[in-house]
Amino acid sequence: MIFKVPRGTQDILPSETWKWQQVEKVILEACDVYRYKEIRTPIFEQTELFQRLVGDTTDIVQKEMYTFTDKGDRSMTLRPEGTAPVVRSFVEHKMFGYPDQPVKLFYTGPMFRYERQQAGRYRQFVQFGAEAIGSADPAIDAEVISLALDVYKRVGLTKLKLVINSLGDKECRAAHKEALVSHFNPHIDQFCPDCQTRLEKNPLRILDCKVDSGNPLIASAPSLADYLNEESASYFESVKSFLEDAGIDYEVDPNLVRGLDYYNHTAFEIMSTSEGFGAITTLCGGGRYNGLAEEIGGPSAPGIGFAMSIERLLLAMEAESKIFADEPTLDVYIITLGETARRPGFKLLNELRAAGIRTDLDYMDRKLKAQMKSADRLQARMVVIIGEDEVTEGAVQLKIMADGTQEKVPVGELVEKIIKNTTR
RNA sequence: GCGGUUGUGGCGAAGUGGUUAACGCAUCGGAUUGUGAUUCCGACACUCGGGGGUUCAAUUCCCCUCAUCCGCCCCA
Repeated sequence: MIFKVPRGTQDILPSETWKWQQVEKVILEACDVYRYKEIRTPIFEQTELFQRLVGDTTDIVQKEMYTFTDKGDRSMTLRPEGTAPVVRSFVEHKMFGYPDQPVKLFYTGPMFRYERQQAGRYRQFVQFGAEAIGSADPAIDAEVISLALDVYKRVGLTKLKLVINSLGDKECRAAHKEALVSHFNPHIDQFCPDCQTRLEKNPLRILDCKVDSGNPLIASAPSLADYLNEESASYFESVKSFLEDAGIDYEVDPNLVRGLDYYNHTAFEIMSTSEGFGAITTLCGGGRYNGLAEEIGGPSAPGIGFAMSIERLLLAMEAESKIFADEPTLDVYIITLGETARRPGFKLLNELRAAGIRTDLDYMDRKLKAQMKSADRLQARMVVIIGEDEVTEGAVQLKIMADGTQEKVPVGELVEKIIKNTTR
């Protein structure tokens, strides 16, 4: 084999695309109910957009971007996430001027991150995400979280855990960061090399480190919760009470830190608690990003959103043994015998299809027995048999596969008869 | 980026330094005339991820490479 899919990418074959279509259907239904409208942005953007919005110190920008230079010598990047492009579009198209605020948007599409492939992690993966931009009402935080959970609920997932935290605003984050640095700095030599670099860049991440999770200094570290100013703390309390009003269970994890710089106030993750799910359990991540629009020259437009991976959603469904209803089967399989029946059969095929009947026929020049076998394998409800006799008589044999009954039907009555059998 | 794992026909899976690379499933053909199951018979890998090397000889040994899976990092 000479060519294979690039590392970290996959072909989604017909046996799988059926599932994807069902998930996409669920997403459309849920977004419709919540009144989120679809937005489609380009698959690549100027590199600087992600550098500015996602943040220079993040793993995404530092080592995971698919960046290339185009023929006009511009640096472009395949989008690693969906929020930055949506915010760019929001500002570019002056959606802040729309009469209905906040602007509620959703998207579904491929994202790209240069990472080593693993179960549930790909270099090209599909995210469904939603963004509500323009409102700083804590109730909309709860709405956005509710939408994400609703999608999972609609596909039948139950083994889920919602974890939330407040990252506070700029002011409290700065104060907390300072406290963290002075807490860890004297003993930083007992931490892993990654954490030693984190001390400078983003000490909050030390709390999240798996290598050093047992270190008592982590447990005794100053908690962000203690540094939340009054405004941030009361915002967080409101979000929690709205979640309660929505009947949503949550767990507060003071160490929850998201990997993107733009988050503030509400941060959340939805994880699978299903057994044997592998190392990666995060299905969905999101949070509030007040001030993001200003970063690229827009007006003040506080926003909140989330993104979930469709691949992981399907993995979670697999883990919980949730499956979609069967794909639609074939209504009619047309079997022709001999050259004289070929054209009448093909003509009939087109007539049935024009009537909206799922119809197919054999293009492999097989014998009757083999064609019957194909019909059986394709789970055709009915088989229409056309041989020389039928052609001269202007009739066909119509067989109901389930009970094996068969009758001769004049061509003129066939469509009606088939429709009757299809819809019963 | 790091560590480990695996890579044989459409799928699953044996195997050995040397004449014809098991087997199962699937597929196709047949078991007398135009009918789906089962059964029976038959067909189906000039080749063992790719490249190079060692050898009289390699799918089996060595090196490189590509890919896979698992874990780390991090995330969706």
